[in-house]
Amino acid sequence: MKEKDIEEVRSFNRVYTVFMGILNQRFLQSKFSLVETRVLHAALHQDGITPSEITALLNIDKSYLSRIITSLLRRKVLRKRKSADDGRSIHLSITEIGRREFEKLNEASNLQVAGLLAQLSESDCKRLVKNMSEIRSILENR
Amino acid sequence: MKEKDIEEVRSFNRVYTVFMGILNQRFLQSKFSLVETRVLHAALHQDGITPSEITALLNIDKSYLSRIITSLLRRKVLRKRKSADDGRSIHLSITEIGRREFEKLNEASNLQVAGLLAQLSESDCKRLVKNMSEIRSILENR
DNA sequence: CTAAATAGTGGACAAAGTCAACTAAATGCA
DNA sequence: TGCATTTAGTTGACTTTGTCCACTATTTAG
Repeated sequence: MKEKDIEEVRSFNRVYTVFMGILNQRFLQSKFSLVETRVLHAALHQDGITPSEITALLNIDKSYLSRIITSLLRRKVLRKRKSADDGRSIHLSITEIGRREFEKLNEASNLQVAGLLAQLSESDCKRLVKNMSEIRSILENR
Repeated sequence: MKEKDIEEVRSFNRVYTVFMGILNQRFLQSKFSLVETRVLHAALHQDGITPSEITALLNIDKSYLSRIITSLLRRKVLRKRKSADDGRSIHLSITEIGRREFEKLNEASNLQVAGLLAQLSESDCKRLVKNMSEIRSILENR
């Protein structure tokens, strides 16, 4: 039983990563890489988030994240301030420019997903979304 | 309605890519990258597959694939022969070494997925897998 | 007060991925 | 048939991503 489950998860991964174009990162040709958009998303939705919180959230290497943040700061989409309660740390916020860029990104990403969903019938689309939302709730409440 | 659907798909992506560790490619420290494993998988399950079939299957750049194939040939996990019916093309097969490597990879990957599933209750796991299998069938029969 | 742990940075690479140009073979069609 | 187009795959020349490790500055624990 467990064997079958594992097989199914892996088959799902194979199909899903191709469907979503995760294998070729440039599919959505944006100014931002996938990980960069996740960092922006985090800063937008958790204003003042610290790099170490982001590494925990996204499960990526801290030096890699440090470079990403440097680049996002240089591009003026993120802003940092030093932490009052921990002198080693910083707090990140999205800037007005970042907000606008993120909005553009959102629209492009919405279009891309809309294109994928357009390949499905109305009822399949409904089922797809229902299943995704169940999976997400399972994973979020684990 | 459609807006909501798109939002859900994108939320799902965020949660799922983190859960599966897709953001940090080295999570499973294997000799093979994610894309390389997909190429091996393709050669194993569709013996004699051509590079152009693989680019269509995985939706990746042909020059990138060409380098990947060169590397897999060098590492003796793939074998090629020239096509009889199209002189420009080649057919790929997995070698005995490749088969063994793939088997190891499989076990490592199974362990990783087992570790993820172990975080869930029995019933959540069942539901997760059920939902994935539905999604997969929707995507495969589109 | 000192040792150990933690937050973030930076050097030095290695690996991944992209883009355009190129060769050779196959195909289309006048 | 014969020449223009397409198509399959390769290669050069990069750019971008991602990793490992050492290092500084704080903070925390004992």
